[in-house]
Amino acid sequence: MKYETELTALADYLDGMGLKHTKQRDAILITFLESEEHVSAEQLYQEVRKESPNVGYTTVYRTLKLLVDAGFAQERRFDDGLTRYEIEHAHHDHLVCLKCGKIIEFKSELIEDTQEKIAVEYGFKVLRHRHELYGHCSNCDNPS
Amino acid sequence: MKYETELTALADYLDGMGLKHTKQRDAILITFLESEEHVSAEQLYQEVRKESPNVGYTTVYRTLKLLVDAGFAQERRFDDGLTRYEIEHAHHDHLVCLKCGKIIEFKSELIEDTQEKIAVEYGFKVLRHRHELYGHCSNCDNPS
DNA sequence: TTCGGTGCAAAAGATTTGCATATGT
DNA sequence: ACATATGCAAATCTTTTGCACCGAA
Repeated sequence: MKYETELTALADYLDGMGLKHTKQRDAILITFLESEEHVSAEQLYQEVRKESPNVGYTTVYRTLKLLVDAGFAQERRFDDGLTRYEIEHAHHDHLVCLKCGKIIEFKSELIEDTQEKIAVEYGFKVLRHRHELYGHCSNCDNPS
Repeated sequence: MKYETELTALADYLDGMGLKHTKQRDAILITFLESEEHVSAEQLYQEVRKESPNVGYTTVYRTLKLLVDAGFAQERRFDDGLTRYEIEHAHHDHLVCLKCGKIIEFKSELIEDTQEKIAVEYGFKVLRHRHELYGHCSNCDNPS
């Protein structure tokens, strides 16, 4: 069965926390896993409804929070005012195209190391960070 | 007169754009210049009203956008869901304390250079970026 | 049977917009 | 005079919450 590993992990998490295992939570997790990265609650809601029209808006929001707490997903806020969720397979940052909305991931050890040094300098303990470069991607930068 | 330079610059901008020069716009600009960095529209509204109780919420929002367009201010969105405005005297990034909300500015040439190289690699033209480190500042990291 | 979960609708918080009025040019 | 700006209230948009009902353990 597809996503067996993830579904089991969710079941374990719920169990460990004394929470309940519901169809909705499974459906939302599966849809989330099948979605493109960086889904918004709205998009996810639309997707879930295709398979399970009985899932409510509220449950999507609540489950998304649960998935974040459980470590399945991370929240991201880009500059368009809504929250998006992604599975961070490995840590990375983002390049965001302001014209077409394309999101590219990048990662740099050098930057990570440097920011850690800066934090230490200020006596700061970094728990998470965000680093986004906004501009135009190669497609959008060639005006026709 | 205090802020003469800035007020003149605003007047010139308005003039050049065929826009009007109003008391409200001056009042908001002055208050903005007097505010701590990273003001939200709400905070600015409260401040302006102390001097000019006749300024409306809407005008604050609209003028803030105008100041951004004119290059007097920049918008920032941290992870608390509201938009803040600042005067970026020189480019910098931020360290944000998740406990007390303290915001420290930092700047690293090394990081700037590296991110530029990454962008080039992806054929990306960077117009702006944000780089924020979230964690605990030295005060908050020493639990009492 | 007992709690936590769900879904609706309503609330909430931030920002935007419609519109009649006021004001700069 | 004319066009833009203002300010109120209402609308919007995203996310959260109250509450009665439902369903997993």
